Amino acid sequence: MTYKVAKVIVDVPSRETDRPFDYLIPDELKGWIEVGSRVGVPFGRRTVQGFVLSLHRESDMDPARMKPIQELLDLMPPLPPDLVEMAEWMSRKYACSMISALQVMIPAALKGKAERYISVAEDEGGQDALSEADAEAGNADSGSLFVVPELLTGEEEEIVAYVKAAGQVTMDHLSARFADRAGDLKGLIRRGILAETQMIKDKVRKKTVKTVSAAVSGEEAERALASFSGQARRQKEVLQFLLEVGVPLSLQEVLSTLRVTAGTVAKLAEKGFAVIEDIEVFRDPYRNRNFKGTDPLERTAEQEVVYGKVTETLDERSYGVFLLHGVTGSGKTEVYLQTIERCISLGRQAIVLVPEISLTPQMVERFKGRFGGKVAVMHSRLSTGERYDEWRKIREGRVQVAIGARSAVFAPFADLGLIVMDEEHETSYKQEETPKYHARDVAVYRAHQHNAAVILGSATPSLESYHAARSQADDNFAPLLLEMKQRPSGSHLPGVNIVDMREELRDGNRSMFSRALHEGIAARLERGEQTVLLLNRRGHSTFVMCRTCGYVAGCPECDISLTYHQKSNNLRCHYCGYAAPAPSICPECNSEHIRYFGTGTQRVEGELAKLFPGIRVIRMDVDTTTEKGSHEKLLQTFREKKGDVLLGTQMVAKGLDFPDVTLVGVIAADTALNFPDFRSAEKTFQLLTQVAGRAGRHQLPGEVFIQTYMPDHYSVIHASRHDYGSFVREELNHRRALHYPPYSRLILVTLSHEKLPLLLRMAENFAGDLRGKAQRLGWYGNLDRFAAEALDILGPVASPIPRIKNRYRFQCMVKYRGPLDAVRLVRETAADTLANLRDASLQISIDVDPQMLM
DNA sequence: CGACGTCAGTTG
DNA sequence: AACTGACGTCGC
Repeated sequence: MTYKVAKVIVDVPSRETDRPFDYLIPDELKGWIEVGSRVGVPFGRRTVQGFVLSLHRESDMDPARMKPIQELLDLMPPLPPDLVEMAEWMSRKYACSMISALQVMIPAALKGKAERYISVAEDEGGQDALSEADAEAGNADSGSLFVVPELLTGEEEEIVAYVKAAGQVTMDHLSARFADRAGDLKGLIRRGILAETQMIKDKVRKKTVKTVSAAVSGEEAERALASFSGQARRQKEVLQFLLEVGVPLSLQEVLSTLRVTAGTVAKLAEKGFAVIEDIEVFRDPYRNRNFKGTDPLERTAEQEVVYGKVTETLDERSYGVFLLHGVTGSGKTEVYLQTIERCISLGRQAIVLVPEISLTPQMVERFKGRFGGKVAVMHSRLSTGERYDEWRKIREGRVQVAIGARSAVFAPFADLGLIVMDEEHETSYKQEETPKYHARDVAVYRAHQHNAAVILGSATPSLESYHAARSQADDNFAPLLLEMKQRPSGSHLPGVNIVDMREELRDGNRSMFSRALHEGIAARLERGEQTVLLLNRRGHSTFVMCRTCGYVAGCPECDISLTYHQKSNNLRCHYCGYAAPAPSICPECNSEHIRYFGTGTQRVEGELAKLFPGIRVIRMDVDTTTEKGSHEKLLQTFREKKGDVLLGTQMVAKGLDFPDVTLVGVIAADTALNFPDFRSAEKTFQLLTQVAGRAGRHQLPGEVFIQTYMPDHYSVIHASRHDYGSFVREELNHRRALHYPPYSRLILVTLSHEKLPLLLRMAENFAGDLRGKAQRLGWYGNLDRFAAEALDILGPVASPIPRIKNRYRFQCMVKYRGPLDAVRLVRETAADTLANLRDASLQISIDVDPQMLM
């Protein structure tokens, strides 16, 4: 049981250091260091943060060459062993480093960096050295350990005196204070006169609050009270109050209720009648809110079936994945709530994943209302400290339910029973930065580890999940398909009308509103009902164009047009952050006819104002929702019926539920269809289905108009009929014919470099290598043949955004099917390419199962 | 001959 | 990533 060696993954992001390093466990830390511990270790001549992968009795390595772990950073390891194990799986599956996989699992607050501290070295050694002949040599190398204080220059002495007075100072402070004498400072450290120690410092500290409580009780308390004579009346009052309350109170509270000063309480503490302590508190982002409790609703027949299947798995403690296909309004959330309730009652914990955009206060309220203080909420808008505290509630077992976006899938529960993933088709579940994981895959893996259940819920399941459920081909991911087709409210799905905008144009209507939609809005205004207008803006940007010469303002570092921001009246690149003031005349031809093709929503808003004077429009887009809480505020305003029309992009389509909305209009349904992405039909179908579900969810019947230039497109037609089944059948046929997922898997490899010709050659080399290796393995071949195993490599071709931050980009697409370890092949080939080229400026990014082909 | 810049190699 | 040590170039 006595481990001497720990294998540690160090926080150094490089290919060379992406492996465990062995460290000795010092005696005083034995028993404290565990798998998943966060430690500070000496690495080279620095101290870095690291995570313990495993513990061992001995190492293959010479013990003399091993360094000891320097410090343990948390009493409880931030990562339980199952997550450490999963990090290894993630690094294999997504071709990422171990450290990036580990780091994504814990809050940012725990990404510590070494701080350098300087103090005056103990001088006993120096005194001894006086007698040694070496000191005389005085050359910087051999005399580096011991130097006679008298040999210091005046400038050096000043620095030493400064440090001595301070005791210990950070290197940052010191080098700022003596900025002009960096050389002297460095010399003093090198010669050992000033000593350096490094310690890992966290970004955020645990928050504490001063509390007071009585230190005496019973008879002792009586005596204490009696001891107060005429004086110190205030102290007596405080003590009386503390005794009455009986529990520790925050100092602030005592001061304000009794109107006494801190000095009074301090005196009381001095006498030993009270204690003042720092007590750790959790920052609670929802502290000022009261959540009304809710009770479970009675289950409908359909809900009963789903509930039964899931709870059976929970009761048996077995692994199971369920794909819950339920139409909008079928009560999926209620099923989540009730299955979670069962999970908790079995003493286990649950994770609820929702897309970032639908993690609205209403959503949180539903869970807090049912489970109260048992819920931790992980929201991207929380501060680093708040997020850290919510995370600690989970890690310390103070809550049983975690609700949050993508990264909440890593919630470190001890006995996980259920993971719910709402809107499972959402692309935001795929992280676009390294590690490029998909929360669905991670959820399924974790459920497997814990013998837990997974519910993937959606009105429009992803083709990947649906196909997996239908074919039952994969042992690990073959969800059981469960369906809910009824709305418990008894309301019907709204009638959907497709409006052919080409016909409108032929009939002389050049407005962006069809006659039908125009009439619809007018009728709603008259009846006091509400309208939601969706502008499909995918691929549509707010660019600036000169109408005289056609000039489009583009980013000088990225090959992409700049977006116009009305608020600051400037142009910004949303890839690199470049910003420039918006021009009033065209920089190319000096024409004044340079126009901002506003967000689209702005134009629609303008047109609405023209057509319906006095109409109250609430616009939701990037311009109006950047501020914290503004999203919520706008929705609240609409809910209170202070607006007639809610106009916006994708964000108006998600999970909103307004009783008086009886009309939904989609301004341009087909902009996404022209997107160069094999998923564009699927995305369009999902969006249209979702937004159509917004209308008439309550007593009032709803109506939907979809305006399009492609009225015959199958995604538009099937969405208008609320017919998921037919859409999927047709779409799957396309996917099969073109060998796209779910009939093959993809790996997108993007190479980038500042120099285009070099990049081109390297990309060709890389693709050639990859083909060669695949051929030798017997994998390479045409996917059109019926082989169970096949792999194809497309490219290299310029990426859809050919330059970002002054780096050119080329990409290769690997398409494969069958149980090939294609990720490993790609990863190794990329490593070879980088090792052979020795060109540090080449970057190769690997995206396994990409969602965005950019 | 020393100061500075570049590059490859190492981190337990 | 950060740092070291080796080598190469440049300027006096």
